[in-house]
Amino acid sequence: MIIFFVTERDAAFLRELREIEKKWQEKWDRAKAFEANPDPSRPKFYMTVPYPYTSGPLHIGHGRTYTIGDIYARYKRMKGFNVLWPMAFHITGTPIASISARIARGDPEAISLYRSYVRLYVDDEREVEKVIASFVKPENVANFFANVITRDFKSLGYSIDWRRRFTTGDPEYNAFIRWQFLKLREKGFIVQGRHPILYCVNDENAVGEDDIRGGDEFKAEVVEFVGIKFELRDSYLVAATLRPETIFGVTNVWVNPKAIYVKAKVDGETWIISKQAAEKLRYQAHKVEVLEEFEGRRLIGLRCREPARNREVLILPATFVDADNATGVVYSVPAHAPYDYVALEDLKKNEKMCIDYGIEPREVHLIEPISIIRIPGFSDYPARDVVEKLHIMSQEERDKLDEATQEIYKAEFYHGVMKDNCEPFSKLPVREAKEKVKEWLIKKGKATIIYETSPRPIFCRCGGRVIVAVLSDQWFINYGDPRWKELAWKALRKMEIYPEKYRKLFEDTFEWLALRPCARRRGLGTRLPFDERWIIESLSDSTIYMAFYTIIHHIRKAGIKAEQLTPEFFDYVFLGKGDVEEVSRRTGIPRQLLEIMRREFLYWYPLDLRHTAIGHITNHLSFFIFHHVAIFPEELWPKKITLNEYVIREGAKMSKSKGNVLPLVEIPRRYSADLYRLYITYAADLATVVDWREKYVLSVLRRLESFWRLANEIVEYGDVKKPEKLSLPTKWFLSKVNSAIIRCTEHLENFRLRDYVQEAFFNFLSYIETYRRIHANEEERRWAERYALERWVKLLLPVVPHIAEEIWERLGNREFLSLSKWPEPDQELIDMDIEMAVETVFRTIDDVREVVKVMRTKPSKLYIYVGPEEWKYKVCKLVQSLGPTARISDIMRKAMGIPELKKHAEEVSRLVKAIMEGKVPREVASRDVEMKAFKEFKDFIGRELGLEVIVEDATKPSYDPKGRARGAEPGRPGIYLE
RNA sequence: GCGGGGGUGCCCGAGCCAGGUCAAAGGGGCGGGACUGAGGCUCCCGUGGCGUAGGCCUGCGUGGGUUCAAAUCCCACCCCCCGCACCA
Repeated sequence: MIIFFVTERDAAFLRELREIEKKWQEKWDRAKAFEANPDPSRPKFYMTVPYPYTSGPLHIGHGRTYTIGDIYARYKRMKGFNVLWPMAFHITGTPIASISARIARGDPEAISLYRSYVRLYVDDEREVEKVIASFVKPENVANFFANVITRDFKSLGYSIDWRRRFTTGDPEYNAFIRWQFLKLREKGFIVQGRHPILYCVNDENAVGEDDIRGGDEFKAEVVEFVGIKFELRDSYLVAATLRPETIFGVTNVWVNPKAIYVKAKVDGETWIISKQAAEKLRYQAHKVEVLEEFEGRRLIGLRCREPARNREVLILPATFVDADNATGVVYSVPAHAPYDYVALEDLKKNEKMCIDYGIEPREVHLIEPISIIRIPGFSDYPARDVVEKLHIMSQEERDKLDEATQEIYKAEFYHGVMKDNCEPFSKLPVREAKEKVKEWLIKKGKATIIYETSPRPIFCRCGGRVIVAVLSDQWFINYGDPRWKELAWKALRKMEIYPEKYRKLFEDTFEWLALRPCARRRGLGTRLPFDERWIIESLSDSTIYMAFYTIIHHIRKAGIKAEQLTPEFFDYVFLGKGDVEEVSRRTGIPRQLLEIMRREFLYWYPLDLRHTAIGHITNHLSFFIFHHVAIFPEELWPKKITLNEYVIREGAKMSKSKGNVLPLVEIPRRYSADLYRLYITYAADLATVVDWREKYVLSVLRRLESFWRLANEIVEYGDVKKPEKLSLPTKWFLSKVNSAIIRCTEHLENFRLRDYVQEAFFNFLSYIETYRRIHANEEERRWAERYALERWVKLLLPVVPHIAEEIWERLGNREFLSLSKWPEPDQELIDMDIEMAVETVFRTIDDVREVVKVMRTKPSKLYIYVGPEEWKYKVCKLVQSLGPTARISDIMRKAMGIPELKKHAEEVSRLVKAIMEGKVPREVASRDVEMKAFKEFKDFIGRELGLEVIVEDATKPSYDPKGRARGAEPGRPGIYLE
């Protein structure tokens, strides 16, 4: 499955890399290098990345997020911060419980999938089977994957403090979550109410996506119908609709003559609905008692009374009516519903059928569609328009009818307006009328909400039918509480978000966030403290757990029992509430330890950074902010969120069904941790999807190999004495090295990791390669390269920590590079004049190439006229100093104020224009440096171009047959070829 | 549909917020050259079109507009991707 073609040399390098990686991981581990403890003498930096869910192996997409986190953690550490980066595991919710149940049940699909997962980590087949057998217990699934993911993270070189590891199923964590929910309830943010859910009648329980047969291929949804009550003698015939506003256009009611209907007592009223509907309604918080059963045909020909206008309408037969859908009764709006229109036409054409059912054909013919919605682009009868357009001949043409229904539904919903016959809803857009008519009918007692699944039918993996049930006592978190929202907004406004463009999504989420069910009746997790039947749902139990990391290692070390972790305990440690003596006495936890925990919490909090994938914005990250502001005082609110996009592979989304998921565990085995880290950061910036392409990965590997070779070569030099005098190329190189340090630091400070990697690795590599090309003096070069390498490995440590540590060690260092200081630039070695002069040399070489290309004859000599008169340089500096927005007129005015320039007014104006047009570079070196650069680079230029080079002073050329010296400008010397 | 993001050269991907130095960084691919016994390694050069001197023309989804100047700002349109709640 891995297609990674490498040469023997690449393979050897990869093997070497992997060995180096293992070596350093073990060293870091042994030295507990990344365990962080409070240290008031140092600034702290507390960051987290969400704990992974342990239902299976992670893939390279997850790895991207954690790698980015690690790069930043490592950078901050080198910048002198006391960095805490902990990790834990999430086991809450239904998926793990569900997979465990499936394995216990012997579901072959689940077993084979998990076998393949386990095989990623376990070689021995017998061992694999043992592990699978253990999976009948959900906690074994969770523990297995928590353990292997821990190993994965270590083998990618993540600098995590592992002492603080826990899972959300641990009793200590449960205690923490219960405390949190008590707090939320105290504040009035928890409410109870009715809520529809997907429900398996066999398991008698709620089902999630992974419990549904085929649930990964389609999206199961709850659809809300409005059941409208048509009076039929002493009962109501309840017709279900998705479009209650069309009640004004009803002409008749349809029932399926062959289906079984019942008369039933429902909440004290007598309803006529399909037999299946009566069954389902029992689950929707209705009291249902079936009185009698009968065939649908018994209803046909009867008349009932619609509730909007009190008109009498006929009950007619239709085969398209599905007794298993909602109530099994539908009302007919032939003007606007294609099914109704076609069914009515069918019946009009079939007098015999009418007679069979005891209906006067004349009466059917008298039924005319009633137009109630005006919509541009359609006639009064949109249903007829579409039916004719699609040439639908009968109600049996379901596909076409569905398409037609869709088309009209959309058009009317978004563009339709209620006509005058719909008082009091006339002139309302359909979109609004729909809701208002529904409310109106419900208020009159003539309608009720009925839920149905979509698609239908849906089955549970256990085989049972999945229907919609209504829970009447569902617990919700009320994010809509205005007091709460106000605080959350305040936190959001103060928070840094990078990339900033995602802020809008947070704002929109905050806008619509309202009631959210927060507990379920099944799955793993923490029981609601005030209603033990419920288990707190997984997104609701992972909002402020960053606080828990700050103390869990103390709890474990001191052997404190979960029972001791009472609400008073958390109140004291996290909120500073209560008397410590009292808390100590009641919990049995020593006072001193309580104080240590309180101090440690306050040392790390607030959270400085949360990094994760953008998918979390609309739920987890928003809840994270909400819960923080609900529980903690403002000074402990989180400060910054950073986000990254996903990873695809060879241009395609990774998915189980495609079988193209690249598990994270394969990375350190088949590639290399450093290679992965480098590629995943370099391939795209945070806001862009990364494409894992073998070919590109390979090219990055080759660059890494170049670095490795080069670095080892430099290591071999040993200590080199600093030369007395530095040549220009070396000065250029040292300037580049030091300005690169500044650029890397800036990029990292701004979280531009791709730019950082580009500069620290790729550009740096090319500086050194270029330096080698332009330089000749061996001793001096060696010294400069070693100087560079000592800084370079530091710049590289965050992204490729293993190889950087290795080189660092080979350079003779004993301490961990990971714990060393980020390099400071040697400001005095930065010389922009020299950088620009060398830039000019390279640009000139390019120019010469271009000229040679268009020449007919092959030249052998190149004359370069460098350094026009001094005043021209003054003009360039002037333009540069005025900035990129300056206008020509302003520049000229300024220039004319300088006597030396005023003398050359006309030429100055020409030069300024040339600069503005980009023909002369804006940023140039001084005349002196430029001159020196060309003299010193003369041989290099000659070698590059294969020409004899003569460098002349542009102000006094000794040979200039074409007068090119006069055309020389700063940063753009004149050239002449012959 | 609603909400969000995006369309850049053969491909990937920077630039766009803060308009000019952008024919547009960096990779990849392709072509040429060097090295080599050989190379699938490494290095150099080229890669929109035209051009006997560093230039000109076209060009950053499409069509308009603002500006001395637009890949970058504004408007309209077309296309693609993501989220829409009990799945973590």
